[in-house]
This record gives sequence, C-alpha cells and structure tokens, in this order.
Amino acid sequence: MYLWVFVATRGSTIDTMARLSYKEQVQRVREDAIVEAVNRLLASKGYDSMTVDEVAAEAGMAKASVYKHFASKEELAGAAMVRALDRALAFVDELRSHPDVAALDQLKAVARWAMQSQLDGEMPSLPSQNSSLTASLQANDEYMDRLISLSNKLSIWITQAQTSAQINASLPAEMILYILFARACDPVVGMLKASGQYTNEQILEWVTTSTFEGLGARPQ
Amino acid sequence: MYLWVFVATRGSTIDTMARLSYKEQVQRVREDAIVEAVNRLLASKGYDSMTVDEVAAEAGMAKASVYKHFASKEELAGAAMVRALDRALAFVDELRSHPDVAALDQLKAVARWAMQSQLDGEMPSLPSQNSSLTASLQANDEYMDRLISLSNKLSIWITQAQTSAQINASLPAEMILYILFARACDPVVGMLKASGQYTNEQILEWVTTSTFEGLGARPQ
DNA sequence: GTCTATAGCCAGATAGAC
DNA sequence: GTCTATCTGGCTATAGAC
Repeated sequence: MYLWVFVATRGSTIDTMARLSYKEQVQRVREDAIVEAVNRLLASKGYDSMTVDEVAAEAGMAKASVYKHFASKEELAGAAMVRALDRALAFVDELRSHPDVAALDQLKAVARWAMQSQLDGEMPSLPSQNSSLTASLQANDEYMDRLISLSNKLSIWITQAQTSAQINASLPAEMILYILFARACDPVVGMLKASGQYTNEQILEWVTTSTFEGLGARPQ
Repeated sequence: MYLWVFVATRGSTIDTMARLSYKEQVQRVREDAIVEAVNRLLASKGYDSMTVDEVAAEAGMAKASVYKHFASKEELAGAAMVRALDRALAFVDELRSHPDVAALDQLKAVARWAMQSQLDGEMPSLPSQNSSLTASLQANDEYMDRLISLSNKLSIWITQAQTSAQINASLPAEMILYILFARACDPVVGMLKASGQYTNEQILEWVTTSTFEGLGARPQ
C-alpha cells in the first residue's frame, strides 16, 4: 500500500509502472486472502477436511482463481505453513533482542505464544501421516529454509538451558525440540477450550506448567 | 475355536447347532480380521488416508463383504476404537488387582503401556477435527460406555494421586485425564522412532519422564 | 486474471449373481 | 455371506470465454 502510493506520484512513463504495481498490489492482497483463508481452515478443520472450494469461498473468489495463484492444494498448505513459520520466526527474533532473558524463559515464551496462537485459531496444523503432503513440504524450499532456521534458533536456547541445568540434560536436545513443536498443536489445548470451563489464561498457564514442570508434584 | 471343538463332539440335533456355531465362528474370525486391519491402518496412515479397499485387501476379502459386517467407514473406526479401549480396560483392570501400588505409579504404567502400543503400531488414532466422525463415535454406545468406564477408572487414580500430593493438585483432574489420552498418540513418540537413533526403551523412558517430571531440571 | 462450466478421478457404498 | 461389477457424489484440477 505504502509502496503503491509512493510510485503513483510519478509521471506517465511511470504510469505503466504504477499500473503494474497496482496490479501487483491487488495480486498480493488476493494471495493474502487465500493464504489466510487456508490458515483459518487448517486450524479449524484440518487439511483433509478442507476443500479448495471452501478456500475460494472464504477468500471471496472463484476456485479457478485460487489455482492461478497456487498449483495444488498441497501448495496451499505449504504457503500457509510458510506464513506461520514467518510469524514464529518474527516472535523468536523479537525475543532474541533481549539476550538477558534466561534461555529457559525464552523457550517458555515461545511455547506460550504457540498455544496462544492455537487458542486464537491461527495455528495451522497438518496431518503428519499424509505421506504425499509430507513429501511436497520437504520439497518446498521456502518451507524447509524457515523450518530449519526456526529449529536452529530454538536449539541454541535448548543447548544453553541444558548446559546451565535449567532443562533436564539427560533428554536429547532433539526431543525437546520435537516436544515444543508438538505442543504448538497439542489437542489438550483445544479440549480444555471446548470444555468451556476455563479462561484462556488458565489454559496457557496450566499447559505451560505441565510441559515444563510435569504432572508430578514438585518437592517444596 | 475351542468352543467349536467342544460343541462339535455332540449328536445330530446338535449338528445344526454345530453348523451354526461353526458359521458364527467363521463370522467372528472374519470380523476380527477386519477390525485388526482397521486397527493397523488407523495406527499407520490415519483415518482419512485409510480406504475401505485397503481394509478389505488387508483383511483378505472383497469390499462388499466388509460392508456386510459394518455399515460404514465410520463404524469401522468405531469398532477399532472399541477394541482398543477393551485392551486398555483389560490392562487397567490388571493394574487394579494390585491395590498396593501408588496411584501415581499406576498412571505412569498406563501411560507407558499406551506409548508401547503406539511403538508397536497397535494404537489407532483418529482425527479430532473430523466432526462427522466425532458425532458418529458419540452416538456409538459401545464406544461411549468403554470410554466413560476407562475415564472413571483413571480418574480415581488421578484424584488419589492429587490428594496424596503425588500429582500437582493445582491442575484440574480433567486436564490430567486429557493429557494421558493425548500422550497415548503423541506424535513425539513417532518422531523419535523415525529418527532411528534410539531404542524403544529409551523412547518410553524419556517420554514418560518428560510427561510426569517435565522438561525443566528438577532440583536435587 | 477472473469467472462458469466441466473433465477426470477416486473412494464410499450398493446391486445382483452365486 | 461372498464375490464382481457398478453406481454415486464429491473433490482436485483444468478448459475456455471474457
């Protein structure tokens, strides 16, 4: 938007550019609408139940238009995951700008943020058992680069927390990472929310506690 | 099989019974084959990716024969879950015959058993987001009775463990129950197994530890 | 690029002979 | 009850007009 206004203040040769930029802007807005529709649908009903017809309806366009932007349903899922990973990376980078915070607390903040996203219906989750989809994602460089980048950044904190005895060092660091990813789409959050008895804040607090402190009572 | 041999030793009136019983036995064997095929397929590829054609092939019969025993794909899933719940109830009842064991240790044993089942490819899991399937299960009395029975039995231990300060009493008992069910199909188990670096025993130990003791290092 | 209309396919479910 | 063969509906993906 800002870019479009800037370019549009120029002359006639530039009119072509402005028109192009305008079209590009429209394209981008429509792609955003698609990806956000996919994100919501993945969060609410899951990949298999989501249809491209629903995506088109939710994004306010015809199905064929969706396919002009994305070649397949799997690419739609990939685009939504890329955007979700970007949100996660932005949050992590914000945390990294506060290097004084203990590594364990950074990890807790990430877990909390992920579960908050899930409560807000903004955390897409994909079936880990769909092999075709998994293969498509693993061939998606935009997706893999972000996934590896996020994993690396989290692994730094995990290693720090383990060497400083904030996190159980007898657990493999790889497993800590898996658990953090798994808790981001933990069905327990949804079940507690569905029960309707608890506030979001209670749910966040309890799930974070059970993840980092466990179910067992801690010795005083 | 044993019953068939017993009945078959009788006379001619009984021959009819024997023939009926034989047929009934055959029916039961075939239904068993179906349900176990569904169980394996649910554990390996999930409900949405599982096709009734695969079920029939795995059970060694034609698809139409599967539909003579079960009216729909959803009923197939229900039958597999009923059988899984029966296995869980049998294990829990065995544990209950040792009332001297602390409630917390009983719960740990159940969690460990569930994850062992998952490692063995015997723990079916269903998509919690498929509303049609959820509705079908909630209308399935055989399923609901067992689910409630299992929940009740686990809840007794949960309450005991909380009142005796073995489990964090500030967490809702309902949530402890949800976490136990969720860990039974925790994707972390499958990810660790897929990495190929760890033994089943290590995986069981680590996941149990992280569930009950948490990720954080415990004060010595 | 956007739309309407449709092709193509696959999977759940059934018909009908045996 | 079991089978082969088929129906049916819905979903991914595309053709073709504008």
